[in-house]
Amino acid sequence: MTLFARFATYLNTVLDQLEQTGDLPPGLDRKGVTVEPPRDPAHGDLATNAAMVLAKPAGTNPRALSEKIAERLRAIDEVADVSVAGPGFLNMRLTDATWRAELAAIHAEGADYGRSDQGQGIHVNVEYVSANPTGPMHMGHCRGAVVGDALATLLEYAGHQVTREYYINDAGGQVDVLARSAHLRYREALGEDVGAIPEGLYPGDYLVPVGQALAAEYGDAMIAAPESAWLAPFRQRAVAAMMDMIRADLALLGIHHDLFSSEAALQAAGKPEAAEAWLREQGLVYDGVLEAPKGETPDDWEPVELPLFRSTQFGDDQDRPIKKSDGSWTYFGADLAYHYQKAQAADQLIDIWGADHAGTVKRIQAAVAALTGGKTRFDVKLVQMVRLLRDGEPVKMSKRAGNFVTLADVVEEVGKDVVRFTMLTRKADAQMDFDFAKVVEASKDNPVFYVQYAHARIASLGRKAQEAGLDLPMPDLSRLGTVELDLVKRAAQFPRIVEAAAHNREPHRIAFYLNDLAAAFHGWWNMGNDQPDLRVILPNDLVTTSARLFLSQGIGQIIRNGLALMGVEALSEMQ
RNA sequence: GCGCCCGUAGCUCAGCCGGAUAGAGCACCCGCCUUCUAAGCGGGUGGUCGCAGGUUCGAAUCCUGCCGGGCGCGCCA
Repeated sequence: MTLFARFATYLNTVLDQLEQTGDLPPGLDRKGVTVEPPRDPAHGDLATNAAMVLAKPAGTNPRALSEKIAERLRAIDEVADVSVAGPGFLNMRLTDATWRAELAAIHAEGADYGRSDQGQGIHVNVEYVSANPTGPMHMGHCRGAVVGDALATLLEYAGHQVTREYYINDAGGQVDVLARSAHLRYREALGEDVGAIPEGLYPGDYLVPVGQALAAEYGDAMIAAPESAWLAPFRQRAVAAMMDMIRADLALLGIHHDLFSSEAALQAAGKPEAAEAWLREQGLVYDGVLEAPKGETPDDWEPVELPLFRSTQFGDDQDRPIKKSDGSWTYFGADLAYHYQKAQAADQLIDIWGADHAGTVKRIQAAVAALTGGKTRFDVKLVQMVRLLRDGEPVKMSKRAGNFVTLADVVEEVGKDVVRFTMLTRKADAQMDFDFAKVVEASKDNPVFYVQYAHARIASLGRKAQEAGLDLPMPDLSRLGTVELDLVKRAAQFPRIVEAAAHNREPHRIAFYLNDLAAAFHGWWNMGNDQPDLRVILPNDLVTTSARLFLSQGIGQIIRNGLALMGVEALSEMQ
């Protein structure tokens, strides 16, 4: 149990006692009652709004009630002082012993300090990346990949059971284009001069080896054969090759999915038909004609009767077709069945999408609400685009010209950990710049560096102590003064940050917290510049040295735990 | 025309389930540091939280309406 949960329990006990003595009427709703650190540390270590929330329903005034609560809180061993402030806040200051014990807990729990059971084993499916299997991963995919992966790790740490899933869009028109592009490379591999890659096909030379493999497998049998003979097998093989490439790219970022689901397999299994039949029974799919699109009406627009999903009933502004006029499934039609499949295997769903898909959020949420009777929580997290900057200038990318910046290139240039950390230094729905120079800059402006540097400093302290051959006694934490305990208090926030980040599905909060913690540590360290007696290693005072090393290592532990959630390795030294 | 996201200091951004004088970094100003624990340190100036209502004991946070910016809006994926 975290320190904060413990005090929430204490407060509940106090409120129970006040009910027994008749100071509070029984059965008051305590939902709005919180126990948390006040924003301003000068107000104390913990504050509760209990008196303000409960005074009105209890028919008393906040000040009177707060005095009664304060009296009983003061009786708690771990509480040093309670004061009533402002409109009725109860501010608690905890004893130094409580904070020293918390530092000991950080050491005792190690990598598990911060782990939470708030998820109660709920099974969450996080679907992320799901890039089309038509080429290597490029930087456009990167942020969603990192955010999704970090979120999955975070949810696990916060007590959820997590499935990391990748949806392979291997049934649409773009994989046919891929197959045709592969066929061209196949002919090329057999010696034909294919010239420039025609418009409309994928030009990237990553398809060259695919063509070679196809040549090895089929010989020249498919050169003159009609498309109908080779399209399906070529598509299947090309997609498999692309997925191998994508998996390898993801591995460079340390990302590994538990489950790869194929849209083609889903369709082959008849899942969309099953979903359609069920929805028709519910009156949620009907045959109808769409209105012409608003704004610019395309020249080739003509009204056609299609099976439509009644997404307007769930807040969408238009009903959406699930099949095309040629009878094949729309992306949405298949996606709807896919989400139904996911919802059957998990309690909650999360999709990580690029912001360019924002327009389709409502319809899929409507579909999931319809298919699960509104029982399955389903969040779509939109991840904004990243602008790449080199020398202060935006890097131009053109998919058509095939000169997009690949994820592999960027990872090679700046490293996995820099990419991952940087992607988490903004909340997901805010645009971000990725400046090749700035992300590797060794300065305090760069959180990637600043946090790692704090960890490296801590590691170097351990090495220094060892090199000096100091015979250190068991740490006596009473040697830690106010300044040091402030650092402990900050470190002790970690479990709260984890729970808040998981609850809000916002992994970036971990990055911001670590930057704050690192700043506090650097500040403490720097005090040793002016006042040598505040340094960690004091050869003439091994008792204090031992206590301060213990503190430093506790901070190091928190940094490691936080970085682990982000999928970033902690460095022991800066090179 | 409609939908989604965003609007917090000059700039880039935090702000936890509504909480007490709204925070950080950069920039700017003033000191310090010239060797110690390299990749500096301390302090300061700076904000009608886009605007207007509403809910509440209490709003940057929730609701409504405007204004401004970005993205999206066929049976594409």
